[in-house]
Amino acid sequence: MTERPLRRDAERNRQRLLEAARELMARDGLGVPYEVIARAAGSGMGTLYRRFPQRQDLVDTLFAEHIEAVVTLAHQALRADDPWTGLTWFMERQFELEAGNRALSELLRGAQQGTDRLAQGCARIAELAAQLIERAVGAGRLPSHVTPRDLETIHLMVGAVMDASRQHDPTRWRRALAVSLAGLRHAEPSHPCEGEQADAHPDNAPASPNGEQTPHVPAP
Amino acid sequence: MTERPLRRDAERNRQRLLEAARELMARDGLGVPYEVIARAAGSGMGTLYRRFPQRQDLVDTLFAEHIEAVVTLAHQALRADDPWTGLTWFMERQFELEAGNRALSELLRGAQQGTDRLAQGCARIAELAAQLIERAVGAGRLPSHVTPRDLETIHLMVGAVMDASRQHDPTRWRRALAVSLAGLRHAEPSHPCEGEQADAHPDNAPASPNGEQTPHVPAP
DNA sequence: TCTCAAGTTGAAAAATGTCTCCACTTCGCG
DNA sequence: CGCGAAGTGGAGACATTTTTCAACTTGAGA
Repeated sequence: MTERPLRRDAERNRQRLLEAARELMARDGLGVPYEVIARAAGSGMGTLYRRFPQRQDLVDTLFAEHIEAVVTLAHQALRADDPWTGLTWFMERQFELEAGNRALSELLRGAQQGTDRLAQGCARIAELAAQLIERAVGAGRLPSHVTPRDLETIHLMVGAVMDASRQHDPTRWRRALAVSLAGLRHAEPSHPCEGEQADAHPDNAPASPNGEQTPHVPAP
Repeated sequence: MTERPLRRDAERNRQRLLEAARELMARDGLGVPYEVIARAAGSGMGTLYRRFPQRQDLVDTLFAEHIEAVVTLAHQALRADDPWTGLTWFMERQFELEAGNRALSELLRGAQQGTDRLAQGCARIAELAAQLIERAVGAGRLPSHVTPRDLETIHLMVGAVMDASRQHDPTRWRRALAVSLAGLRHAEPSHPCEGEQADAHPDNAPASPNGEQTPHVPAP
């Protein structure tokens, strides 16, 4: 049970592997091939597999403290004087971290690459984020139909923009976040009852933007 | 130059291949393995490769008219009495189509799988969408800082939600669209000058949601 | 210094998907 | 019919990434 410490050279190799994985995953995401990581660390694949038999093990070791940092962020945000400021501050800080680390971004958006420890961290973040929302709703800074699920949705949305523009325009996500947060404050409540039946049947939708039912495609 | 028509059996096989590809790509996206498509059509891979040497050729044949349908949608939307209604109507119809067809969704979000013909179609859509925005801005139905690029951004955002929830909750994208459109009308203008310097340096960001610079992480 | 458990390595197998090739089948014209 | 061009199928070469393994190397305790 009590694991004896690694031999000194082995420990050194392990650190090199972690360092290489940290950099490569920050740049290219969780999926970097084991072979690439091992080469970058100057080791063989076998060594990497010996230390981290599952990619989960590697990811868990690397990102536990990143996730913890986001948890801390959320705690700080909950102590903000103004609930709305706390919420927006949290979102901005969180996305800034994600913008600098593609792997972290993938993890926080639910890529199931981590172990229980990371999953628990993400769950704690989700819980705290839900409190941030409820606090803002309670203070009248958000309409009452806004739910924690909306925050997950925004996370998906802004994350997608980040992915699409990380190379070309690495600050574009800020606009996406601004639009999303403004939308949260001003969105109409959703109509789950009406919506439910119409959603699956686009045929029910008006065929023209002026409301009258016109033929689908005018002859060319 | 003038291609002679296919032998009758060959033409039949070609149609079967197209039909299989249509269904599989609608469900699973543009990346369906050639082997899977061929099997589903009751043919061999060789036949599929003979008819469509590049995946582009297949995609182009399959989706030209889908893209054209979206172009038509945009034209109709431009004829709407109210510019804002035209814009929202267009977005909803477009996403309804995408919700029912994963491959179309990938194409419209810029997956470079199609040939020139499809790319031109997408360009026309982008152009018309830009006109929809400009028309709404001109009529005072959108703030003047809203640009066609914001529409692309929303496309990415709603598309990401669709991808994440196609299985579990296929109507969730509607909420994402509602929030995004509301955000468009109510977002603050972005601050490119200020923003530029702060973006790359999260260290400039307030360390606490109340503004004062507090130590990064309180000792545990 | 000697020894051997711990550690390392890269070749090879397994899995997945793309693309080619050629022996075989079949249509349809004469 | 019977023939030849058109068409077919799927095994196999190639590429990518994961995973294992047996031969080889080395740190460090006696």
